[in-house]
Amino acid sequence: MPTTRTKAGPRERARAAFTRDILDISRRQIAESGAAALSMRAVARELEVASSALYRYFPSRDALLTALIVDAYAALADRAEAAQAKVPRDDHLGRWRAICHAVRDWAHASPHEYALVYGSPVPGYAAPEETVEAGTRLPYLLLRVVRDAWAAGALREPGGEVPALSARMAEQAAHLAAATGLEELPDAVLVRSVIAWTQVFGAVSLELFGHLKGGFTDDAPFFATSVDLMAHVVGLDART
Amino acid sequence: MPTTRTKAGPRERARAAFTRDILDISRRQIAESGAAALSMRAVARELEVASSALYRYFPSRDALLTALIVDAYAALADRAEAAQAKVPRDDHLGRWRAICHAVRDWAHASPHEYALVYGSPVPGYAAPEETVEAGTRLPYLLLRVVRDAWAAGALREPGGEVPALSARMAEQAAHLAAATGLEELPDAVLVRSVIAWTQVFGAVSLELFGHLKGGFTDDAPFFATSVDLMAHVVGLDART
DNA sequence: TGTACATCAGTGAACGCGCGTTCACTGATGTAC
DNA sequence: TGTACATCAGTGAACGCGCGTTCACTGATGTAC
Repeated sequence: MPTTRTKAGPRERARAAFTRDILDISRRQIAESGAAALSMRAVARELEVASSALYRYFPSRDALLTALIVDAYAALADRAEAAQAKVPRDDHLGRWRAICHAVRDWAHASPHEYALVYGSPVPGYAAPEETVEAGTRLPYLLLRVVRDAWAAGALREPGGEVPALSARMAEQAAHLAAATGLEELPDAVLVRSVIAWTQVFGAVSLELFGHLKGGFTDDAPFFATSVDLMAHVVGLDART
Repeated sequence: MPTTRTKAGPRERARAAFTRDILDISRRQIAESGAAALSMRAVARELEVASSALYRYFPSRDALLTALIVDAYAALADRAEAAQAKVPRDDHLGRWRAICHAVRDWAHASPHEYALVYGSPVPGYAAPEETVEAGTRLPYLLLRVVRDAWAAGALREPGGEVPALSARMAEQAAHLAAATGLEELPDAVLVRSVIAWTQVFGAVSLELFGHLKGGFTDDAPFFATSVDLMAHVVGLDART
């Protein structure tokens, strides 16, 4: 007598399957020609469906883009988490490395998806809050490694030589620490962790978008070197 | 009797002026709607000219884009050079800072032009060699500061704690040093300078493309902190 | 269990738009004798 | 200095294309009694 809401009926299953198909084909098209070229009509064509049919699933192209962006963030974070999970929890440097290299690997595997989220915004598309939230998972992964290392006493203390934080910077760092539940971390460590995060994405973006061409002949060792250097700057290389 | 090639005739002057107009309006349109939306027809419309007229000046949209990219690189490098010139030559940290902040300032002043050169590639556009070359001026500015500091003995020696370069990395660093005429620089310093360069662009790109939103409430002090930290990592804060 | 009705999925034609590029052309500006 | 010719700038119409989104519609799938 109660309507079976628990087990999805065939209609709901069909709907879910078609939604997945749309996303898969969109991803494939983005992988081929980039996000700006994504078009409802092209997706419909490949699905052998009238273009108007897509509007039963996504109310507009922007909505489709949003779903793709959120998915891309999730895929990246999943990958980084999986890579990290292969390393012992107390090997903090190892976890840091695993996450950073996962970012680069994923970017190489899906360059257009990387560009979709970390490149210049798609013209005419206004990112809703939703996507901003989805993007926070990855930096939090990195911050958690640093937090764990700090909690385990495995982090070098902020060195005395390093320039001290300005008052304004320290104040903002305290804010961020409170907002993320990382109050125990020294401000300087938190700030340096975020700086390291920006370096990772700078290296990956510059490489992917062709700005490292004139530099080293192979970008992999350079990236590895930069990851280790930034880990050192954060204080992560003090072995347990 | 010799044709006046030195002084440009009125026709050549008109041609140069119109070319400049096309570029200016293109830049304005890019500033408003981004590079992907740049269209020959829209530019022609604003110039009150038949769209076919533009083809006397640029053989294709791609050619126009290339010119804009080269100009953007030049504008950025000019600005960085000018900023650097205001600082005494032997104030190496000051020069480093001036260049880095010039990058961020320019990016904020012309976000779409920044995206044009450092964001994801414009769909359907294949960057010719020309543009790659134009992009090298800025990193060389930074490397020259480090070289000068080193030559003046004002650079901290690579610290002992810092992870040593892998063999593969050292080899490639030597290559790059030779190619850029910076053989005197220690490999480790060169590599760390390039890493610092990637950090600058990572910070600017993430900020500009909205990925720092959840972090600090004001991005300026954070950027300043990161510039100083990376300068320290390179060894630039040993006062003269 | 069977029937009447409501919901939903997908269709196909249409609206209105903008794009890059080509081409034969008309005048105006420069050049050579 | 004046004339004949070549070069160049800009026109406007056209080709062929793709796009996002709407809307009235036909069937099929589900729901309530």
